[in-house]
Amino acid sequence: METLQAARNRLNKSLGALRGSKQWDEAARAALAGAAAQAVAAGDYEAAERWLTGAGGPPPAGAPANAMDGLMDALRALGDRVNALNERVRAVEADLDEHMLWVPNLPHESVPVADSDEANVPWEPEGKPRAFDFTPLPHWELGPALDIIDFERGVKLAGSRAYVLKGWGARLQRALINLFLDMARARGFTELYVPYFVQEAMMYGAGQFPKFRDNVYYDPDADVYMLPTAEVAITNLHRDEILDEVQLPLYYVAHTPCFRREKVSAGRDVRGIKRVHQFEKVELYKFTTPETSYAELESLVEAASDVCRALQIPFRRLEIVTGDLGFSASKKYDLEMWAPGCGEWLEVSSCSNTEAFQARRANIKYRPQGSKKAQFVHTLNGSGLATPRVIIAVLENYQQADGSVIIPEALRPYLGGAERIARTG
RNA sequence: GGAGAGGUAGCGUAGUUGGUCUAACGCGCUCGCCUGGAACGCGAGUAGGGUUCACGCCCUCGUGGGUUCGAAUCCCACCCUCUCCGCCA
Repeated sequence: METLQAARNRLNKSLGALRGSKQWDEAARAALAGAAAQAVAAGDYEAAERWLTGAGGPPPAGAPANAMDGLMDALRALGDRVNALNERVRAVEADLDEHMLWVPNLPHESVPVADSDEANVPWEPEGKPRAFDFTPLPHWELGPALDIIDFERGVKLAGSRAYVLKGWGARLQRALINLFLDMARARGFTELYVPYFVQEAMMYGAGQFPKFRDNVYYDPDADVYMLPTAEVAITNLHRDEILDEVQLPLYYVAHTPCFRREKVSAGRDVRGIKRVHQFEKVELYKFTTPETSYAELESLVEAASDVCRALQIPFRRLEIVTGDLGFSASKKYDLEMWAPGCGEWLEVSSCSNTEAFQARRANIKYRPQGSKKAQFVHTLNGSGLATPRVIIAVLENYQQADGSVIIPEALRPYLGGAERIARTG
């Protein structure tokens, strides 16, 4: 059984062989071509093939002089049919692909079924919320009072939801980033420095596009998109590659700024630096085999939890239900730190197993040992952690009655051993 | 940004008057012979992906279009790399 396209390809090739053949003179070639043209017209491509290769017997007599042209016409008609059919296949597949890009990932069977984020399942918090003998202030009061967060000048520079960290505020953020990176490195994550902008295909590969196109910043001149998260860059690091199973799992960590337009939530979380257009995040990322990805998810959440423990800030794990999974995740846990000033749990980390969802889009495979067939890897991502909200948690949890803030012990090595942030001038 | 040279299988390269290119050769790799064991040498094999129970078929010579019965090869656009110049932290 041979496809029409295969017949076309074969006949074109055989025509080339015939025209270059020294076995026949011109009249004989014309005669063979004429016979082949008739066979093509009759739909008997195997017979046509035999004429062209000379396997069909000697050239028949009485071929018209323009038989070669006739054969070319016949092959052109055949090619037109093939192209028309291929065009229909392409159109259907393109349409299918376009629709498939809008289909979110399937939840893992262990994910609780519910339609609202209100049903997310909180685990028992770790660390006791501190008992205050005064009323703890929210960070949007603490920051300006300490002269370490400047909202007004941030807005002057860049508009709504922009902010400036100053003095201890900026240093505190830098210390947090270094702590996060060092803890990840200690767990075997390889540190990466990646571009902060990527090409459009990478956005599709990580599952940001097409659905979240409105949420990213775009430079139309350079045709590049600013990272909404390092996850986009790291996912595509091994795009179009086939890894060896012995290489897996791969652990990566990268610190990048994250740029988000946040158009959809213009009215929410307007006070302070909880939801901003630009923030710093240390991203943990894993490429694993399908067999190990759920165990790797647990250790990923543990890696992020360890950072919370190191800072000695009360936190809890939140098991995300089906209705709040988002677009790419099969299973997701959030980590939330308690913020006594604003009186809420703040999401500081989100750890997901996307299974093969991103790998399929970015074409990332691995070859199982002893197997010839490559298959998709599983990818996992998790914040470890994101700074603005951790800054909030540090300030609000460690604030003192006199308005100063004790520096968590884990951060002191990164701040010249300083123990306290106080208003200096 | 300007000028020039390039992009071919894991790597290096050949292939431009369009057709038997189903892409040659070298290295590397795999297997075998040889060896006490190795190296050397000799012989055989070896691009990837998709699809199929399988035979097979399809796609890929940077990417996308075009011309043609037929494109690694011809035409157009774009991307990237190298050398030189310009600019620059």
